[in-house]
Amino acid sequence: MRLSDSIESFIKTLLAEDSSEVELKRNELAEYFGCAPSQINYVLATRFSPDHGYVTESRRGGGGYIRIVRVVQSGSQRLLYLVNERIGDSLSEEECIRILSQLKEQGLISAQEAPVMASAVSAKALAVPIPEALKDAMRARMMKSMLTTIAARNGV
Amino acid sequence: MRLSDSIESFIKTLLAEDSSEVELKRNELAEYFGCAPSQINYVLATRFSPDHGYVTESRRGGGGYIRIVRVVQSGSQRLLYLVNERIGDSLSEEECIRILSQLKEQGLISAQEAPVMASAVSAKALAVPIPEALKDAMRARMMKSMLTTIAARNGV
DNA sequence: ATACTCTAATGGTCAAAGAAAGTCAGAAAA
DNA sequence: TTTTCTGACTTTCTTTGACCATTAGAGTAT
Repeated sequence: MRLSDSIESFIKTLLAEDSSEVELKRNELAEYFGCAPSQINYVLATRFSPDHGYVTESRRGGGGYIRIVRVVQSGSQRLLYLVNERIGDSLSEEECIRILSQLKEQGLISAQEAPVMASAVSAKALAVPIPEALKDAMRARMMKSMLTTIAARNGV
Repeated sequence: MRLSDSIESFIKTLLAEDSSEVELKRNELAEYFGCAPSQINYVLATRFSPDHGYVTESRRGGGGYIRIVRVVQSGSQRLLYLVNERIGDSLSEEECIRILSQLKEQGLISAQEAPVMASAVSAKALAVPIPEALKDAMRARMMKSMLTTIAARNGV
């Protein structure tokens, strides 16, 4: 795996845990990954730009830091973020359910839609004799497809 | 946490308790924080300047002291202070941004206005072949003009 | 008592050192 | 060729220390 990608996913893990904001030390992070500090700037520039839905602030000097904030998005933007960033190639039924219930809570999908979508990716619906791994891959694709449709319906 | 930040929040705690005014001994405070006395001056200069809404008076010699007073101003008064006292004949883009972000934080301009104003004075907006010094002069005039407009809209 | 001087106790200034982060051109890798 | 990575150099913010300025009060001379 490319170094930049490792750093990117490391930061995204932090962002997933710690709400939508992380603060980190450029030098520490560089040391952790055994790379040049400026590598961190490269990752920020290529993966955490406003185009990617993030803003960064930083401070130099003693006690300096870099703060990365995931930008507040419209509902559709958030759906597309999930499609493009959060959902990878594979999702378990449990993960699907968790995502759907979050979305329902946030009002991004309706109380009618949520259970429909959940049933689409349920083990029951996918009860055909293929490996589990394939089912999870299908679930990811189904979720992306459904969410993209909803985002488009609501306009970006 | 940065030493300066610790001292800043210590003083702000005192200010919150004791009305809007504190009196302290530079040397005692420095001793308490185990730092050079001049560090206190640094904190005053960078966090308790008139720009930040404070004025300080002090006295040397036996029984000397430093008094910090939080200035109460209406929003419009503060804007006019900026126009008449703080903003001179010239402002860099960075200074503009700093001022605007402070004003946004203080609720004197809205989160919608701030980026609009920032973009007006941005290097991108002013990308014409004239000397930098002239652009900075324009920025100062633009900022004064915009802030005066907002102050007038909100009433003094 | 008054005025003057000396001194200890304060606070102020500024330049230099230290501690991060940013930039950018070019090397390396894909 | 494009993307990734590095290193030298730059900029910004913090902290310190040496030296300067001011003040109250004690001591002293008139």
